[in-house]
Amino acid sequence: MAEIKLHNTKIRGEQLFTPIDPDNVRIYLCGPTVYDRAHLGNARNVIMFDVLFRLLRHEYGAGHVTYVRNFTDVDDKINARAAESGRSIAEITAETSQWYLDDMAALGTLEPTHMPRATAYIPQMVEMIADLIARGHAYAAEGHVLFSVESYKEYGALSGRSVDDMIAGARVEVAPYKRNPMDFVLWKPSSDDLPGWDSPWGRGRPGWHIECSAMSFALLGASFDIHGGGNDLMFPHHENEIAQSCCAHPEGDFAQVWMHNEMLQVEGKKMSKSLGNFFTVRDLLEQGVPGEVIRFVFLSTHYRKPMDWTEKKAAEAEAVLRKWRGMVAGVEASDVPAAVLASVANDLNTAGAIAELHRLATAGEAPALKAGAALLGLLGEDLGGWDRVAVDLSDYVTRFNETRAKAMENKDFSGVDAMKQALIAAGVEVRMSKAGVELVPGPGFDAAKLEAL
RNA sequence: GGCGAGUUGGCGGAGUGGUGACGCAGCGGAUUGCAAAUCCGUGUACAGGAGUUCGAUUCUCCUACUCGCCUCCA
Repeated sequence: MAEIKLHNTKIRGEQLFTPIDPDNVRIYLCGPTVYDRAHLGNARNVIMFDVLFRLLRHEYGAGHVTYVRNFTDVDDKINARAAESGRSIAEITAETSQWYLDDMAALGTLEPTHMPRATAYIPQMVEMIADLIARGHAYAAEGHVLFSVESYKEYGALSGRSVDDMIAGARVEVAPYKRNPMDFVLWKPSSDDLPGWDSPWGRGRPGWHIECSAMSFALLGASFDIHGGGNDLMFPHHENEIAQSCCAHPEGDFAQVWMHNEMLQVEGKKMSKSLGNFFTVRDLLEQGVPGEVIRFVFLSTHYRKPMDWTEKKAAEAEAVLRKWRGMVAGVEASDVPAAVLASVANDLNTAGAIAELHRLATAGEAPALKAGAALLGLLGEDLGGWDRVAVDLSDYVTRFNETRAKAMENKDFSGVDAMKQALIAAGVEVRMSKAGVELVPGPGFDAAKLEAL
């Protein structure tokens, strides 16, 4: 059994991971709000959690880990998208959810055990909100229900802020019905043209944070092991989740470990919708960047460090994966090598694990390479195929061999060189040896350019 | 202003209180008709300052810079 160490935002440091129940290790990842394609940054924590999921399954058994990732399918961004496109909300969320699943599958991520949709948990949210009011942690005002941050003395602990400090530098709009400017919405009224559900406070819809509290409680209980997301969710989203969950269920203590990944950057800037400098996972896939390459690039940087997406990294990753795939083809995986496991168990040090894979590759230990890569979700069947171009070059091999044989006799290699140049120009790797010629379609293979031969 | 993360060689990127990974690129060699691929070998780094220590890139403090959060955002 490997010793798993994880960085816990709650204590600002690493700690040994000890599950509440080794027979049922429970983890929760904040999933997407489904109104558009997932951008590349969205993939980072999904891949991070996928590695975590694989590690925990390896250690505790595949049947002993429960992974929940929600779909937030009620949100004002979705409403806005529906209004501007004239399409129905249901249509948008269904389509976007499927896109998300397709894109994440293309990156080799395993599906979570549960993928609850917020709209299927409205009664649980209403119940939790009513409970919070009953316990004096929330109040109804003008059709809204607000969480009273003053009622929870730990508010701000995760992100290291105090309510007073936040008010001092506040940029939040202060609604007149708020008792404290930092109070946040649990429930808000819906006009007739907006989605809404009946509730004790009138027809309305949930605020942003309550869905995660309600769904994690329903599926994982009042206490569970690990909760995660991007570090931009630390405040306010996770802070508010903690407040809601801990106040509604004081018998539990919500997530034991909080894991937050750093942001992905593009040209030194965070990729974000408001900056408009984002591109989607699908964009890259359509440009021909294999999902496995995207995954490899992500895993090359530790999750708690900023990572820049660059084409150069993608090209390097592709070259490495081609080489490794060539090595492990037809090879039976061994047990996961201890050094790889130790790296991954060390706060998901995937970059360190990849370094170990390089060592194994150099040493020619293909079975271990395959097993270690599998722990990272690499070199598997699911992500394969992209490195092999389905093209029959045997005619060219024959012609090349004939031309070369003549050249060997008369010492005039001009014909061979011309042919070689043409093949290289078409993206074919030409390997000549005494035994003969091998032609391998490479990254830039272009069948059209072969026509000229 | 408050809170947090980062700063390692040409590039990417781990790790460690004491002989400075690894990958890519570069250079030299083997191989080749020439190449490619492969193999062997090889150079350069720990933002700055102070402190703790026999010794710090690694621990502590300060400074600088970069990035993020504090508003929808992973």
